[in-house]
Amino acid sequence: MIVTRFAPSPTGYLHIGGLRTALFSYLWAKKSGGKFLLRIEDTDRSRHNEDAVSGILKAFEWVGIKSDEEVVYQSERQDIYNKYINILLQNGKAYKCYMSKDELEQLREEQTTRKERPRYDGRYRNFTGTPPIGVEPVIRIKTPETGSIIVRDLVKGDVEFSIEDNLDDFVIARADGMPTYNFVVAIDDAVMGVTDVIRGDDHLSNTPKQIVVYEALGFKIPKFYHVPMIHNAEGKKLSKRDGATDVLQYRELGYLPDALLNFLLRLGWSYRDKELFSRNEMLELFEPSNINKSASIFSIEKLNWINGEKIKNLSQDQLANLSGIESSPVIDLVRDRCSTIIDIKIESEKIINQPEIYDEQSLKKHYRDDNKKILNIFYEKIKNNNISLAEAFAQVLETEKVGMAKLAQPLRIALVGVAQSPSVVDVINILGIKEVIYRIEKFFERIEK
RNA sequence: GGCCCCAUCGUCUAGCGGUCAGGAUCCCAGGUUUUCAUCCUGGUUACAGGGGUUCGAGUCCCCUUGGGGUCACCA
Repeated sequence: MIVTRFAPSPTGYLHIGGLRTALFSYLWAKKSGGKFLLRIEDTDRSRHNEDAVSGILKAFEWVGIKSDEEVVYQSERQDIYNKYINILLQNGKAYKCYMSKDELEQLREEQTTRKERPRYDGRYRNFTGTPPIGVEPVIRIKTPETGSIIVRDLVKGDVEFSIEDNLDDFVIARADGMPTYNFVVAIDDAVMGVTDVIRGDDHLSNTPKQIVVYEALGFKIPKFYHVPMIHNAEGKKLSKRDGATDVLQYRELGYLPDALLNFLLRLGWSYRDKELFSRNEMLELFEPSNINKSASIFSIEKLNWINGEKIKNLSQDQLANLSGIESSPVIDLVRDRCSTIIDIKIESEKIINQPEIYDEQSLKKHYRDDNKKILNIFYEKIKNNNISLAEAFAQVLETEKVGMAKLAQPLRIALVGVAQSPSVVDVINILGIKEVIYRIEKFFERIEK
């Protein structure tokens, strides 16, 4: 059984890039009946931020991804970490290091001036004397001294890290006893039974350290998939400056979870020429072997298109619900020209509500003397005669010998305030003759002032 | 700077030695629609550069260049 996990650190909201790795992890586990787990990485107590945690969970709820087990909090697992630290201490695979922070810093400086790579020199690795007084030791793990560690990554291929160039006896527990990141990640993944680790490739260079921990404890090494980053238009890491990176912002902007997920799925992954995926198709077709090796740039254009496509699949009631307006045929009239839920709302309300103001540009272009005259003839016709709107429309065009635009455009402005809306015939039919008369009267009234 | 990763249209990508280098998006043009952000049709645009290997290279190897990531008692 495949077990995957997503392990955010609760420093803020759920990031769009995080959602993508979570999605990959989720799909990969669920497609084969496995488990997807959620773990909050808060070993650093100052990072334990309740608001951030609930924000992250809320985001997952919105997109419909949920953990198959209770959410794991690292801050509650101190006992587990201690247990493994003690095991390592007892079997001599880890040791107490009494080097002070100052000493360490000094060592690093010296190494740097010698143009060496700053690394711990292993001075307490085989220490048997009496420890210095007044120094709370950290716990360091014994890393192999020579050779290299190969990360068998299923996205990038085998990546070799020479110990000489990359590793030292790194700290697994701080002086205050709190374990460090690379240690707890390995412990948790092993203890939680995670078989496949899918994460951002910014973690690739951490992986050898985690492998050191796995091997020291005799844990089975999981499969690793390091997925490339998502960049902004400048090719840099996505940051707040780049607009919406918080998953929940996309809800405010009128995007559907299905669209966001579909978009993210196709960023760094592909299935031949297929662009649109239903939830079931995602599950069926996702394979990590199709994950790309190179970073991709986040660009909103395709998301807009996908969102528009997904909107086409929703019912009138669903759209009404999402956009917070009353369900009515207006929605169906308007939906094809909308790419977000916000558009649905705006376009619908344009028709539902009587216009308060009339768009300058539209007036300038479509409300000249002859238009005025034509609109007025139309108005008189429907006001005094017992005639259908469609008939009145046709008659005016016929008797005045004008193209439809001459009547339709000013009429549209009178009805919805601008020269852009669905077919004016559809609009008048939906509004009904009384409302049409009323809106034209209002229009004349206001415009002549 | 050391180490590591990456490199096909503007963007997302297909391609796994022999293709007119395909699709999507964006953009542009034409058509339909009285308007239009819809719809239909068509179009422009790419293998970073240089060496190899091979009968043949976007595909394999090397170098250069460019970009990114990472180097903590942060995660």
